[in-house]
Amino acid sequence: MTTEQLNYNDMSVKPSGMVDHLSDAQWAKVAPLLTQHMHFAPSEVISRRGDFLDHSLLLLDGLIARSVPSGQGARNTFVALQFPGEFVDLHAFPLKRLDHDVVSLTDTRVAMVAHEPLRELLNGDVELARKLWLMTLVDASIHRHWVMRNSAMRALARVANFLSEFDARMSVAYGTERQRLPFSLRQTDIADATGLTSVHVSRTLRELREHGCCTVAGGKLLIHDRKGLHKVGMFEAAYLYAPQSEMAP
Amino acid sequence: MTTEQLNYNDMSVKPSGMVDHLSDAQWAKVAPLLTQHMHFAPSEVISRRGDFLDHSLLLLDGLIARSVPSGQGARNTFVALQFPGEFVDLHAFPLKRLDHDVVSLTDTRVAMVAHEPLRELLNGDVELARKLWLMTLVDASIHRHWVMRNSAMRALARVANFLSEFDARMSVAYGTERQRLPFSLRQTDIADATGLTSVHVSRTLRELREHGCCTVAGGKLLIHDRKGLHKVGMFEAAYLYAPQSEMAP
DNA sequence: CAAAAAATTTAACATTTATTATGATTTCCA
DNA sequence: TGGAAATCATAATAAATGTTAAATTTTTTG
Repeated sequence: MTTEQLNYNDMSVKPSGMVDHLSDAQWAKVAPLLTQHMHFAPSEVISRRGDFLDHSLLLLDGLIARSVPSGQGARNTFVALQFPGEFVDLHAFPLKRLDHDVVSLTDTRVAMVAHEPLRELLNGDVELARKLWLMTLVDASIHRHWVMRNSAMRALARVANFLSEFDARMSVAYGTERQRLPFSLRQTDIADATGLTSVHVSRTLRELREHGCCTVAGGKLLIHDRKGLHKVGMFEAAYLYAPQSEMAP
Repeated sequence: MTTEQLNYNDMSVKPSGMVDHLSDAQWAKVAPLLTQHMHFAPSEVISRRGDFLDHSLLLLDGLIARSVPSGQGARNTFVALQFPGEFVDLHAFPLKRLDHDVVSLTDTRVAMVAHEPLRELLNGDVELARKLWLMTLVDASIHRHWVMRNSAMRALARVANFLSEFDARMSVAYGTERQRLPFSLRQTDIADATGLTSVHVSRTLRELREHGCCTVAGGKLLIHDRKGLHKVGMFEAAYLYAPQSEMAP
């Protein structure tokens, strides 16, 4: 992990992504609180379950997992993924104590916001507070979808649905450039997120490849037939509550 | 469904349960907004996925499921259960649109709070707004636990963990009286909540019975060895963020 | 660049869970 | 209370997924 102090102007441009739920005026109020930046290499534990946090993180670049030990020792279970433009652990602002680990999956860049000045800011801006509340509730909506997906869908549909979500959220975060990004999406990550073994994920990805839907190779997701992938995964994006029409085709 | 208009005093006593996160003074501000009450018989659809809500519900008595169609037509998947003293759909206050159905599992009694006066109230009370935010985040924490449970635990531990949670939340809602409550907890409900078939739930409950952990009969959960049940289910209650020490033994 | 480490693929086999079906029991209503 | 409708229990079988292991490929690192 490396830390870096920035001055005001470095955050004057609102990152794209979920944070786009904020108006420009609202962003202008939040940005000055985000002066401290951090970098993490892949697989670093950023915060631990049980920690009491006095700050939250806005993900600027990379991929972060919220992970819990899954009882069976060795393996972890991802309860959420966060994409650029999303807050990683804003829920710790009201909740304080963390109920899961926060782990980097790739090289990541985050901006830190301390809770104390955030409290000051939100005390004076009810609308902004409600927007941040909303952003944590979008997370909750996605949690609910994950419950459904991992409880009620078979492996093929499950992985297809997961990859559809991955694609859609990448699209929100990066627009049409999402195809070119070097996101190391390993099969073990897909396994941890879908509750399958990596062996079965491998089998399932082969099936999706043979269906002509998509290929996961070199850590990149290449979609050949988005409509087909969505069909196999019964994917409907409403639960993502994406800002605007950022859901590019 | 039946509706009933109450006057101020009927809600002057704060219900027990999660709403205990509110101070008495805070409750005194919320209670006047809860004048309209409703009853539902079992299996009524209270709100539908996609609905735009202008109100939220506080559950006073009974059991409510937040449910999504699970693709496979016939069966549903529960993404959350709500117990007395919990808000059922407070997230609809910031989010507006519902991403799941709200269904009564038993006879239920709820109190309605319209969003418009709630907005007025919260505009003038930042602390109260933060408490309500917190209560929606406790829901989210429970969602994350459900993701883990239904993704990473085998049937026996999964059901044991679910029943442990059920017991703990009943305890928060009703204190030590929880054993006597006539909650119709059917095996199909356990199946919908755990992502198993009801046939497999039946097998699993037999196993838990033979272990001497607990019995589910007549819709009631009877725990013979709570410590043993928790052990089988690897249950730790921290994720429930229960108010105070309401977690009776 | 070469060696080492990590990730993927595949196969054989084991285990878990789903499916289907049927009878027993309980609950709900008329 | 008695009959209908749910719910539950159980068994036999099928399907899905996990486990283990080994070979291959890719990525990382010295």
